[in-house]
Amino acid sequence: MSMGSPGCEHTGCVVHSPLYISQPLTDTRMSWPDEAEDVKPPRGLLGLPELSWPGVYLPCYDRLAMEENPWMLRMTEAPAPVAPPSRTLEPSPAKPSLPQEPPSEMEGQVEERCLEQVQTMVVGEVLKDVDTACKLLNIAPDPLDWSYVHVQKWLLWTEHLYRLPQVSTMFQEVSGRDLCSMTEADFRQRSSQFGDMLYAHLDIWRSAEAMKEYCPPEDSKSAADDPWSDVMRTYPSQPIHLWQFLRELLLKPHNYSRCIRWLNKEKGIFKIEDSALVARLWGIRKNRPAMNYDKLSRSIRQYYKKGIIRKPDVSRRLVYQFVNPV
DNA sequence: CAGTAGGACATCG
DNA sequence: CGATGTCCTACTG
Repeated sequence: MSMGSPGCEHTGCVVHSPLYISQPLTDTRMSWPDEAEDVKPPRGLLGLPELSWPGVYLPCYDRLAMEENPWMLRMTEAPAPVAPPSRTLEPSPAKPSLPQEPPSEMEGQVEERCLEQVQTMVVGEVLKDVDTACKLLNIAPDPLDWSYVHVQKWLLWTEHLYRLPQVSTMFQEVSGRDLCSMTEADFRQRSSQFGDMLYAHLDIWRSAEAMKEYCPPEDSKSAADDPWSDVMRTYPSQPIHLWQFLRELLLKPHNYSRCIRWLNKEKGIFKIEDSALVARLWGIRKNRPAMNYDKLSRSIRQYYKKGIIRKPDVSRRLVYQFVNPV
Protein backbone atom coordinates (compact mmCIF):
# COMPACT_ATOMS: atom_id res chain seq x y z
CA MET A 1 0.00 0.00 0.00
CA SER A 2 2.72 2.37 -0.80
CA MET A 3 1.80 5.17 -3.02
CA GLY A 4 3.37 8.51 -3.28
CA SER A 5 6.22 9.25 -0.99
CA PRO A 6 5.80 11.86 1.66
CA GLY A 7 9.02 13.10 3.05
CA CYS A 8 10.29 11.52 6.22
CA GLU A 9 9.69 14.68 8.23
CA HIS A 10 6.00 13.94 8.08
CA THR A 11 6.04 10.47 9.33
CA GLY A 12 6.00 11.48 12.93
CA CYS A 13 3.12 13.84 12.71
CA VAL A 14 0.01 13.35 14.73
CA VAL A 15 -2.88 12.85 12.43
CA HIS A 16 -6.11 13.51 14.18
CA SER A 17 -8.19 13.85 11.16
CA PRO A 18 -7.26 15.20 7.84
CA LEU A 19 -10.72 16.27 6.94
CA TYR A 20 -10.71 18.67 4.16
CA ILE A 21 -7.72 20.64 4.26
CA SER A 22 -6.99 24.19 4.33
CA GLN A 23 -3.60 25.68 4.41
CA PRO A 24 -0.24 24.52 5.48
CA LEU A 25 0.71 25.78 8.88
CA THR A 26 3.93 26.99 7.45
CA ASP A 27 2.20 29.23 5.03
CA THR A 28 2.55 32.77 6.17
CA ARG A 29 -0.33 33.92 4.02
CA MET A 30 -2.73 32.39 6.42
CA SER A 31 -5.24 35.10 6.63
CA TRP A 32 -7.96 35.61 4.23
CA PRO A 33 -10.97 37.78 4.80
CA ASP A 34 -13.83 36.61 6.87
CA GLU A 35 -16.41 37.73 4.42
CA ALA A 36 -17.05 35.74 1.35
CA GLU A 37 -16.63 38.75 -0.84
CA ASP A 38 -12.93 38.54 -1.18
CA VAL A 39 -12.37 35.03 -0.13
CA LYS A 40 -9.35 33.24 -1.42
CA PRO A 41 -9.42 29.52 -1.36
CA PRO A 42 -7.02 27.76 0.89
CA ARG A 43 -3.81 27.77 -0.97
CA GLY A 44 -3.22 24.12 -0.52
CA LEU A 45 -6.22 23.36 -2.57
CA LEU A 46 -5.04 25.10 -5.61
CA GLY A 47 -3.17 22.99 -8.00
CA LEU A 48 -3.07 20.15 -5.56
CA PRO A 49 0.43 20.77 -4.34
CA GLU A 50 -0.22 18.96 -1.11
CA LEU A 51 -1.38 15.71 -2.51
CA SER A 52 0.48 12.82 -1.11
CA TRP A 53 -2.07 10.19 -1.72
CA PRO A 54 -4.20 9.94 -4.75
CA GLY A 55 -6.50 12.83 -4.26
CA VAL A 56 -5.91 13.10 -0.56
CA TYR A 57 -4.71 16.20 1.11
CA LEU A 58 -2.70 15.97 4.20
CA PRO A 59 -4.19 17.71 7.16
CA CYS A 60 -3.35 21.26 7.75
CA TYR A 61 -4.71 23.41 10.48
CA ASP A 62 -6.18 26.70 9.65
CA ARG A 63 -7.00 28.78 12.64
CA LEU A 64 -9.12 31.24 10.81
CA ALA A 65 -11.28 28.72 9.13
CA MET A 66 -11.68 26.94 12.42
CA GLU A 67 -13.45 29.84 13.94
CA GLU A 68 -16.58 29.44 11.98
CA ASN A 69 -16.11 26.27 10.10
CA PRO A 70 -17.19 23.18 11.94
CA TRP A 71 -15.90 20.95 9.23
CA MET A 72 -12.40 22.08 9.73
CA LEU A 73 -10.93 19.99 12.42
CA ARG A 74 -8.54 21.11 15.02
CA MET A 75 -5.07 19.93 14.35
CA THR A 76 -2.39 19.87 16.94
CA GLU A 77 0.25 19.53 14.34
CA ALA A 78 0.29 19.82 10.69
CA PRO A 79 2.66 18.44 8.18
CA ALA A 80 4.16 20.58 5.54
CA PRO A 81 3.26 20.04 1.95
CA VAL A 82 4.57 16.82 0.67
CA ALA A 83 5.45 14.76 -2.27
CA PRO A 84 4.54 15.32 -5.82
CA PRO A 85 0.87 15.22 -6.51
CA SER A 86 -0.47 12.02 -7.77
CA ARG A 87 -3.73 12.42 -9.56
CA THR A 88 -4.34 8.79 -10.09
CA LEU A 89 -7.89 7.99 -9.27
CA GLU A 90 -7.46 4.28 -9.11
CA PRO A 91 -5.11 3.49 -6.32
CA SER A 92 -2.34 1.63 -8.01
CA PRO A 93 -1.19 -0.95 -5.50
CA ALA A 94 2.47 -0.73 -6.26
CA LYS A 95 3.75 2.66 -7.07
CA PRO A 96 6.82 3.18 -5.05
CA SER A 97 8.37 6.43 -6.07
CA LEU A 98 11.64 5.98 -4.34
CA PRO A 99 13.44 8.91 -2.84
CA GLN A 100 16.34 10.30 -4.73
CA GLU A 101 18.85 9.10 -2.19
CA PRO A 102 17.54 5.93 -0.70
CA PRO A 103 18.22 5.71 3.04
CA SER A 104 19.75 2.63 4.54
CA GLU A 105 17.64 -0.46 4.34
CA MET A 106 16.80 -0.34 8.02
CA GLU A 107 15.81 3.29 7.97
CA GLY A 108 13.87 2.70 4.85
CA GLN A 109 11.81 -0.02 6.44
CA VAL A 110 11.05 1.96 9.55
CA GLU A 111 10.17 4.96 7.53
CA GLU A 112 7.98 2.98 5.25
CA ARG A 113 6.11 1.49 8.15
CA CYS A 114 5.53 4.89 9.74
CA LEU A 115 4.46 6.15 6.43
CA GLU A 116 2.02 3.36 5.97
CA GLN A 117 0.55 3.98 9.38
CA VAL A 118 0.06 7.63 8.65
CA GLN A 119 -1.40 6.91 5.29
CA THR A 120 -3.75 4.35 6.72
CA MET A 121 -4.93 6.86 9.28
CA VAL A 122 -5.32 9.53 6.70
CA VAL A 123 -7.28 7.30 4.41
CA GLY A 124 -9.43 6.13 7.26
CA GLU A 125 -10.20 9.67 8.32
CA VAL A 126 -10.95 10.79 4.81
CA LEU A 127 -13.34 7.92 4.39
CA LYS A 128 -15.01 8.79 7.67
CA ASP A 129 -15.36 12.41 6.72
CA VAL A 130 -16.81 11.58 3.36
CA ASP A 131 -19.16 9.20 5.07
CA THR A 132 -20.27 11.85 7.50
CA ALA A 133 -20.88 14.31 4.72
CA CYS A 134 -22.88 11.67 2.86
CA LYS A 135 -25.12 11.16 5.84
CA LEU A 136 -25.64 14.79 6.51
CA LEU A 137 -26.31 15.62 2.90
CA ASN A 138 -28.07 12.40 2.19
CA ILE A 139 -26.12 11.71 -0.93
CA ALA A 140 -24.32 8.62 -2.12
CA PRO A 141 -20.59 8.47 -1.52
CA ASP A 142 -19.89 7.76 -5.15
CA PRO A 143 -20.16 10.95 -7.23
CA LEU A 144 -21.08 8.82 -10.21
CA ASP A 145 -24.41 8.13 -8.56
CA TRP A 146 -25.32 11.75 -8.01
CA SER A 147 -28.32 13.41 -9.58
CA TYR A 148 -28.44 17.11 -10.42
CA VAL A 149 -29.77 17.77 -6.96
CA HIS A 150 -27.04 15.76 -5.30
CA VAL A 151 -24.41 17.66 -7.25
CA GLN A 152 -25.94 20.92 -6.06
CA LYS A 153 -25.94 19.74 -2.48
CA TRP A 154 -22.35 18.70 -2.71
CA LEU A 155 -21.44 22.05 -4.21
CA LEU A 156 -23.27 23.95 -1.50
CA TRP A 157 -21.49 21.86 1.05
CA THR A 158 -18.15 22.49 -0.57
CA GLU A 159 -18.87 26.19 -0.76
CA HIS A 160 -19.51 26.20 2.92
CA LEU A 161 -16.55 24.01 3.69
CA TYR A 162 -14.11 26.27 1.97
CA ARG A 163 -16.09 29.42 2.39
CA LEU A 164 -16.35 30.02 -1.27
CA PRO A 165 -18.64 32.47 -2.92
CA GLN A 166 -21.51 30.87 -4.72
CA VAL A 167 -20.21 28.52 -7.38
CA SER A 168 -23.04 26.04 -7.50
CA THR A 169 -24.93 28.13 -10.00
CA MET A 170 -22.24 27.40 -12.53
CA PHE A 171 -23.01 23.72 -12.37
CA GLN A 172 -26.70 23.54 -12.94
CA GLU A 173 -28.17 20.55 -14.67
CA VAL A 174 -24.97 18.66 -14.10
CA SER A 175 -25.19 15.09 -12.92
CA GLY A 176 -22.54 13.31 -10.93
CA ARG A 177 -21.56 11.41 -14.00
CA ASP A 178 -21.21 14.63 -15.95
CA LEU A 179 -19.17 16.07 -13.14
CA CYS A 180 -16.84 13.10 -13.10
CA SER A 181 -16.30 13.24 -16.81
CA MET A 182 -15.26 16.87 -16.65
CA THR A 183 -11.61 17.74 -16.80
CA GLU A 184 -9.93 20.26 -14.59
CA ALA A 185 -10.04 22.64 -17.53
CA ASP A 186 -13.80 22.17 -17.72
CA PHE A 187 -14.05 23.07 -14.07
CA ARG A 188 -11.94 26.11 -14.53
CA GLN A 189 -14.10 27.15 -17.41
CA ARG A 190 -17.14 27.15 -15.15
CA SER A 191 -15.32 28.91 -12.38
CA SER A 192 -12.03 30.43 -13.29
CA GLN A 193 -11.24 31.15 -9.66
CA PHE A 194 -12.36 28.03 -7.91
CA GLY A 195 -12.69 25.43 -10.62
CA ASP A 196 -9.44 23.73 -9.80
CA MET A 197 -10.34 23.68 -6.16
CA LEU A 198 -13.68 22.06 -6.81
CA TYR A 199 -12.00 19.63 -9.10
CA ALA A 200 -9.57 18.76 -6.35
CA HIS A 201 -12.32 18.29 -3.83
CA LEU A 202 -14.21 16.05 -6.18
CA ASP A 203 -11.00 14.15 -6.61
CA ILE A 204 -11.00 13.44 -2.90
CA TRP A 205 -14.44 11.96 -3.08
CA ARG A 206 -13.67 9.87 -6.07
CA SER A 207 -10.48 8.69 -4.50
CA ALA A 208 -12.34 7.85 -1.33
CA GLU A 209 -14.49 5.54 -3.37
CA ALA A 210 -11.44 3.90 -4.83
CA MET A 211 -9.72 3.71 -1.46
CA LYS A 212 -12.54 1.75 0.08
CA GLU A 213 -11.20 -1.29 -1.65
CA TYR A 214 -7.98 -0.81 0.24
CA CYS A 215 -9.47 0.11 3.54
CA PRO A 216 -12.59 -2.01 3.90
CA PRO A 217 -14.97 -0.69 6.55
CA GLU A 218 -13.77 -3.15 9.22
CA ASP A 219 -15.49 -1.08 11.89
CA SER A 220 -17.86 -3.71 13.08
CA LYS A 221 -17.46 -2.20 16.50
CA SER A 222 -18.47 1.32 15.57
CA ALA A 223 -21.97 0.20 14.81
CA ALA A 224 -22.14 -1.21 18.30
CA ASP A 225 -20.93 1.83 20.15
CA ASP A 226 -22.94 4.12 17.96
CA PRO A 227 -26.42 2.65 17.74
CA TRP A 228 -27.72 5.78 16.11
CA SER A 229 -25.48 5.41 13.16
CA ASP A 230 -27.83 2.72 11.95
CA VAL A 231 -30.57 5.25 11.72
CA MET A 232 -28.44 7.33 9.46
CA ARG A 233 -27.01 4.56 7.39
CA THR A 234 -30.00 4.56 5.12
CA TYR A 235 -28.86 6.97 2.48
CA PRO A 236 -29.47 7.66 -0.25
CA SER A 237 -32.78 9.40 -0.27
CA GLN A 238 -34.38 8.43 2.98
CA PRO A 239 -36.26 11.20 4.69
CA ILE A 240 -34.56 12.22 7.86
CA HIS A 241 -36.16 13.74 10.89
CA LEU A 242 -34.83 16.86 12.43
CA TRP A 243 -34.21 15.18 15.75
CA GLN A 244 -32.19 12.50 13.99
CA PHE A 245 -30.18 15.10 12.22
CA LEU A 246 -29.46 16.93 15.45
CA ARG A 247 -28.47 13.71 17.07
CA GLU A 248 -26.13 12.93 14.23
CA LEU A 249 -24.44 16.29 14.63
CA LEU A 250 -24.19 15.74 18.35
CA LEU A 251 -22.58 12.38 17.84
CA LYS A 252 -19.83 13.97 15.81
CA PRO A 253 -18.48 16.34 18.43
CA HIS A 254 -15.17 16.21 16.70
CA ASN A 255 -16.67 17.96 13.73
CA TYR A 256 -19.64 19.89 15.02
CA SER A 257 -19.10 20.80 18.64
CA ARG A 258 -18.71 24.37 17.52
CA CYS A 259 -22.33 24.53 16.46
CA ILE A 260 -24.03 22.01 18.71
CA ARG A 261 -22.89 20.01 21.71
CA TRP A 262 -24.02 17.96 24.65
CA LEU A 263 -24.38 19.62 27.98
CA ASN A 264 -25.35 16.34 29.55
CA LYS A 265 -25.22 13.45 27.19
CA GLU A 266 -26.71 10.99 29.68
CA LYS A 267 -29.76 13.14 30.13
CA GLY A 268 -29.85 14.04 26.46
CA ILE A 269 -29.45 17.73 27.15
CA PHE A 270 -27.77 19.65 24.39
CA LYS A 271 -27.06 23.20 23.46
CA ILE A 272 -27.14 24.81 20.06
CA GLU A 273 -24.06 26.98 20.05
CA ASP A 274 -24.46 28.45 16.62
CA SER A 275 -28.11 28.57 15.74
CA ALA A 276 -27.58 30.05 12.29
CA LEU A 277 -25.09 27.40 11.35
CA VAL A 278 -27.18 24.50 12.56
CA ALA A 279 -30.07 25.91 10.59
CA ARG A 280 -27.90 26.28 7.54
CA LEU A 281 -26.77 22.67 7.81
CA TRP A 282 -30.34 21.56 8.17
CA GLY A 283 -31.27 23.66 5.16
CA ILE A 284 -28.58 22.06 3.06
CA ARG A 285 -29.64 18.66 4.21
CA LYS A 286 -33.25 19.28 3.35
CA ASN A 287 -32.69 21.37 0.29
CA ARG A 288 -34.24 24.36 1.95
CA PRO A 289 -32.05 27.34 1.24
CA ALA A 290 -34.38 29.61 3.19
CA MET A 291 -34.04 27.60 6.39
CA ASN A 292 -33.20 29.61 9.45
CA TYR A 293 -33.22 29.08 13.17
CA ASP A 294 -36.66 30.57 13.54
CA LYS A 295 -38.12 27.83 11.39
CA LEU A 296 -35.89 25.12 12.72
CA SER A 297 -36.82 25.95 16.28
CA ARG A 298 -40.48 25.88 15.33
CA SER A 299 -39.95 22.33 14.18
CA ILE A 300 -38.20 21.48 17.40
CA ARG A 301 -41.15 22.88 19.29
CA GLN A 302 -43.43 20.56 17.42
CA TYR A 303 -41.53 17.80 19.15
CA TYR A 304 -42.71 18.99 22.54
CA LYS A 305 -46.15 17.52 22.19
CA LYS A 306 -44.78 14.43 20.48
CA GLY A 307 -42.52 13.78 23.41
CA ILE A 308 -39.33 13.65 21.39
CA ILE A 309 -37.63 16.81 22.55
CA ARG A 310 -38.47 19.14 25.39
CA LYS A 311 -37.02 22.03 27.26
CA PRO A 312 -34.94 20.93 30.21
CA ASP A 313 -36.31 21.51 33.69
CA VAL A 314 -34.27 24.63 34.01
CA SER A 315 -35.04 26.30 30.74
CA ARG A 316 -32.15 28.03 29.09
CA ARG A 317 -31.71 29.68 25.75
CA LEU A 318 -30.83 27.31 22.93
CA VAL A 319 -30.82 24.37 25.28
CA TYR A 320 -33.05 21.39 24.61
CA GLN A 321 -33.36 17.88 25.87
CA PHE A 322 -34.12 14.60 24.19
CA VAL A 323 -36.94 12.98 26.09
CA ASN A 324 -35.46 9.56 25.47
CA PRO A 325 -31.72 9.91 25.69
CA VAL A 326 -29.64 7.09 24.32
C1' DC B 1 -32.55 41.86 19.99
C1' DA B 2 -32.58 37.01 19.72
C1' DG B 3 -34.95 33.40 21.56
C1' DT B 4 -39.42 31.14 23.07
C1' DA B 5 -44.09 29.57 22.45
C1' DG B 6 -47.66 28.11 19.74
C1' DG B 7 -51.51 29.07 16.07
C1' DA B 8 -52.51 28.76 11.24
C1' DC B 9 -51.83 27.37 6.77
C1' DA B 10 -48.80 25.55 2.87
C1' DT B 11 -45.92 22.09 0.95
C1' DC B 12 -43.99 17.83 -0.11
C1' DG B 13 -42.94 12.84 -0.26
C1' DC C 1 -51.40 12.11 6.00
C1' DG C 2 -47.48 13.33 8.76
C1' DA C 3 -43.55 16.07 9.20
C1' DT C 4 -42.07 19.84 8.54
C1' DG C 5 -41.64 24.78 6.30
C1' DT C 6 -43.35 29.30 6.44
C1' DC C 7 -45.29 33.20 8.55
C1' DC C 8 -47.16 35.37 12.27
C1' DT C 9 -48.24 37.46 16.98
C1' DA C 10 -47.24 37.81 21.71
C1' DC C 11 -44.10 37.36 25.24
C1' DT C 12 -39.44 37.21 27.69
C1' DG C 13 -34.61 37.82 29.44
